[in-house]
Amino acid sequence: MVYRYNEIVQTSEVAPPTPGRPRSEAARRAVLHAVDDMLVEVGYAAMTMKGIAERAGVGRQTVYRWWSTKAQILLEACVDDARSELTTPRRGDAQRNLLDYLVALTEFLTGSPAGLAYRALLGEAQHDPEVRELLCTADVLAEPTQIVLDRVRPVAPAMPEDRLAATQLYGPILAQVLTTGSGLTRSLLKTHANSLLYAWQS
Amino acid sequence: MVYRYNEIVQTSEVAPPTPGRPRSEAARRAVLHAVDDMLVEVGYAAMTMKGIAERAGVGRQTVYRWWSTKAQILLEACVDDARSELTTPRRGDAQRNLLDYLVALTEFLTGSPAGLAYRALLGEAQHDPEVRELLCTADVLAEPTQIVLDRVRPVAPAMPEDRLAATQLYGPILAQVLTTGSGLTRSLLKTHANSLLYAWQS
DNA sequence: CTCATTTCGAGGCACGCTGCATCGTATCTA
DNA sequence: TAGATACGATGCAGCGTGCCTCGAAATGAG
Repeated sequence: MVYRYNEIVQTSEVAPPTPGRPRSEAARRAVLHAVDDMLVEVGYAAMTMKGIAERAGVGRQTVYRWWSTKAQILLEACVDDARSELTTPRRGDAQRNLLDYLVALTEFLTGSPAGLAYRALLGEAQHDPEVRELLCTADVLAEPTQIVLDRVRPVAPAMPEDRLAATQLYGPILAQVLTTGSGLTRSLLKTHANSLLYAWQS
Repeated sequence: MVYRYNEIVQTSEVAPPTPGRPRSEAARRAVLHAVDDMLVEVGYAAMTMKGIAERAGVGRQTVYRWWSTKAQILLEACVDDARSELTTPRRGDAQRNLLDYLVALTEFLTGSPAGLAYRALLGEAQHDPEVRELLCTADVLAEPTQIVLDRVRPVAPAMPEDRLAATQLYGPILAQVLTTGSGLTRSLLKTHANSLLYAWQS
């Protein structure tokens, strides 16, 4: 296959799914680790494919071989952490489960590197449809939210369908962080959980 | 004042607040109009200061004279439209006011050029603290939301403080659009309005 | 163990955008 | 009419992108 400038090139050659990766794992981990660090240190906007490669001690082409976008790297770097940070143990009654989740979500979005990565990706998704699709296929928030909703549903007969219930639960927290940069206080989170539960129980 | 490359330069010289603008208005309008069009046509990511200037038939330095960032231009280009599109007339009871607002907000975020601009700005705010601050100082959503909340509060004694109530109201809608790109159906918006009103009435 | 295959790090390069400098011109004010 | 100012256009260094090329190193089949 011949590459030329200003020509739309299918990325079928770049970033092959799993062709055979003899000693890739070391470089792969180095890149993911570098992205994780750089996001906190310099921010998403100043994070550069070139900079990532240099920081990881890796050739630029090595980065392009497995990922074609900053967003792809970032998603892969944060998705596991995000899942574990957002999965709260079942504990206490419905209200307690909701509150635990809202607190975990707030800490994730405001304090965790993985949460910072998710916010950066969600921001980029507003500029680039491909990133949006990427984020939809591996939606970080949907799964942990669903787990909590499933716990609450038995005692919340008026809870609407999953999609609306999920946005009712995490939407206010996400909106607050995205617009102001900081989360709601624990006391307000508790009020929010109580409101929802009250509405869902009648 | 001397400019040099790779030197942090105060933007005090560029974009003076209101020094005197003899025949600026024509160029200013041309730029704002060009940004409005280009956002829809090519998207935020592909929108370029150079491209804006060319599209507006304006020198690049003229653009830098009045604004220092794509985000500044975009905000100025959409803030008036946003306010008018999100201000719903008082009509009917509390539930009707809430629903009207939620419908207007959904249409704004999914169908309006101004809404597209707001989403792009909110996305950029996740990458750049300056944009976040810019967006906070002229928060497009806060004011219209507050108007609706003030109408509803007299019949909603259990409504929490403004900040939480506002995010409870628009957070789910915003989160839905930001994550999936499309809004909730009217029927789901109605359900959401009913939920909130029920909870706020205690 | 040997050798073809593949990836590795490093560097090169064309292209486009950024942001300031500068030019000559058009417009407004005094 | 004279001075001040903003205008459009253009030039430029610097930097990131994404593909190419190179020789070295590691892999895995025979």
